[in-house]
Amino acid sequence: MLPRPNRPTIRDVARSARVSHQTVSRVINREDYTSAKTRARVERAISQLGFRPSHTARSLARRRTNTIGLVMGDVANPFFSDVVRGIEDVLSPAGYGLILSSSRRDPERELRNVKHLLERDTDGLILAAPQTSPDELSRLATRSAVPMVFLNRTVQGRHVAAVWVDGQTATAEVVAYLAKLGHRRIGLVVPSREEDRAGNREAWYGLALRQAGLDPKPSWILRESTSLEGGQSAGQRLLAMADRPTAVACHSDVMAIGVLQACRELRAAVPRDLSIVGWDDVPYASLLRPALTTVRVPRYELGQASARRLLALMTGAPMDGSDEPLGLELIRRQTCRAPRVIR
Amino acid sequence: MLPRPNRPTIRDVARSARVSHQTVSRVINREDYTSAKTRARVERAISQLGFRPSHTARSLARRRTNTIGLVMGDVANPFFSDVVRGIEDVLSPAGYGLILSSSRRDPERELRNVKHLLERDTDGLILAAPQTSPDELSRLATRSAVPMVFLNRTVQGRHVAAVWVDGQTATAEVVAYLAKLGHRRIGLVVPSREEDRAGNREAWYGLALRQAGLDPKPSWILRESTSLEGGQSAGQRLLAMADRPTAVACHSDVMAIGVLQACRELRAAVPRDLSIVGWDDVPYASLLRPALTTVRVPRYELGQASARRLLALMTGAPMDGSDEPLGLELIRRQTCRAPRVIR
DNA sequence: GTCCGGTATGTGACCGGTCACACCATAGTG
DNA sequence: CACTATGGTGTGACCGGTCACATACCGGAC
Repeated sequence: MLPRPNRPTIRDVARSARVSHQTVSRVINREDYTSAKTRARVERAISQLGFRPSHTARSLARRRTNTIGLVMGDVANPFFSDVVRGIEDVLSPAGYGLILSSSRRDPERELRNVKHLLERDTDGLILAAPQTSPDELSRLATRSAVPMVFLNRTVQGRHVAAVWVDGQTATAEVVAYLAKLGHRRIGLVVPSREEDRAGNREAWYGLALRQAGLDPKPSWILRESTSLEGGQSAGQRLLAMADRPTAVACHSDVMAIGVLQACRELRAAVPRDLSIVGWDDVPYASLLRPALTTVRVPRYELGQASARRLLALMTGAPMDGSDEPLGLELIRRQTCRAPRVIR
Repeated sequence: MLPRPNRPTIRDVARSARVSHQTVSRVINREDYTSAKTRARVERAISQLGFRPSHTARSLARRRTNTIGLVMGDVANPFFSDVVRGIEDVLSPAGYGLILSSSRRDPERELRNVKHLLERDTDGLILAAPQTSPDELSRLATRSAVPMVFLNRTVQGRHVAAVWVDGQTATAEVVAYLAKLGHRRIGLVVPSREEDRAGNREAWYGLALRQAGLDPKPSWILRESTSLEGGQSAGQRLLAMADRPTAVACHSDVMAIGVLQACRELRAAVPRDLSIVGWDDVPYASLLRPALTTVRVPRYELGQASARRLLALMTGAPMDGSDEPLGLELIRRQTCRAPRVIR
């Protein structure tokens, strides 16, 4: 490693200003009880030597690093990158640095990253969409006693809070919207069982259908991988059905776009022959033609909320998981309309 | 701030294993000269107490933090988020943490962030697409003696290197491609002068046209803001021209998509009536219909390269700015074809 | 004049590791 | 048998700040 010239320390400044190192410390921390004259002398010495306090030494002495760790799936994924932006926008003005780590949605890597961040003495942790089992995380959190906030995952524990999103209400809204347009046969495109442990969406969908006075039909639930190709394949299967749905709600925008592609290939017009609803509102959903009707997930706001929650936790706020979930919004664009054949 | 229970220290382990703290240090750093017996005893004590060395204390003593700082425009921008991913994929296996900071492309904020990261004793810095003047940055770099790598910006200095992309060659390739398809009237959509200080693209375009035996025509250079709306407005102006170009090269995919929208509105068929080339290859360029022909910028690879360059710099590698630029690739999709009216 | 209280500053330990070096076995060498 | 090389371990200082406390000075009250 390259040897680096030593920066001036607090004692160098003290010598130059002819005061004790403690006085310098007082000046840089803007405490009271320093005479204007001394302070001026110290400040002159500081700028003369180009002194900057060492964050590392300060962290060791104060026993806090002013650093927050973030564990997430993958920065390049629009979901996470918007979350990161929200987190940073809250943390940075509060004087906190953000250390990143990607788990690639691999539970093992995730756990390693968490442990690594704990070693780094981060003052708090945000786990976005964690894959590790809640129990394991909860144990880790309580043992290390480092405040943690979970995104879209509820966990029990003294130093733990969660920030999440109200998927159930939004699903009901989507179904109600389609029903109001006149749809009676509404399908669902969801991830295969391996990719989605929870499977909440499916339960919400059934509930929503019944609320709208409709019956869920098992064959209208299409399970595919959560990719463009998965959506495409779901679309193909759907269009080949004899009594096919006139509308589909999709697990994600990417899958919805896959369905859209399948329609294009098989010459089915959207929304005339099939109405499609996505989920996420990815940045380009509005750029597509037809522009995608979808549910907007407040990614940026989720990031902000989790950062704020963490800051609160760190100052000793109560950590019951009783926070209100953030709302989702149905964005009506061009992929939905009344079904062609009524009845 | 919440008081946190003290973690066991190296001396606690030493006491429990009945050795000196130095021996514990030797064990955790896997140095030689420790008998198997002692090592086993120490390791037992470590796992028994759940000891993890404090990164902060280690940083202070070793005078290196194993942390790299990154200053960039905005995580949520696909360009930067892909870069971050590349950086992280190199840094993380090498044992380095990454601290993020967004400048929002504001030179002042950028400079503040750089200074803040320097205070944090980062072992190196990566500045992605910096806005601050090269001189200022160069001065900062040499004064702090912290290795730095610049993305897409060349800077002089002892501890400085740069990683960039060969825009000129790619521009030539784009123009040559269009010319080969039969286009003689090729336009350019670029940012307004305020938004683009350098204006390289325009110079390259002129050069490329002459190389292809064509004459640049000033009225075919359309300056607009770098947004969807800017592109749209450029498209409208272009389609209204009497002797309009049969093809346009755009400064970015977003602007190209704006042009595409304008064509849709004004019922000009793409690529029949107008060929369009973008720049970036944003993730959804291939999802549009027609899919966008564009120049792929190796964002992920840029991130990787800058991280590798930085690691090399930190171990004392030479820092001349003589690295090869990364290549750009023309991705042929659906927005280009031969012009309808030859001649 | 003494005592008191508040302001202003200094002293030394401490945070939790690493570093340089001293020390002590034991084995090999002349 | 003394002398040295080498493996294995311990000692205390140090990294650059902060913390707890001691101290010095000053003016006002008794």
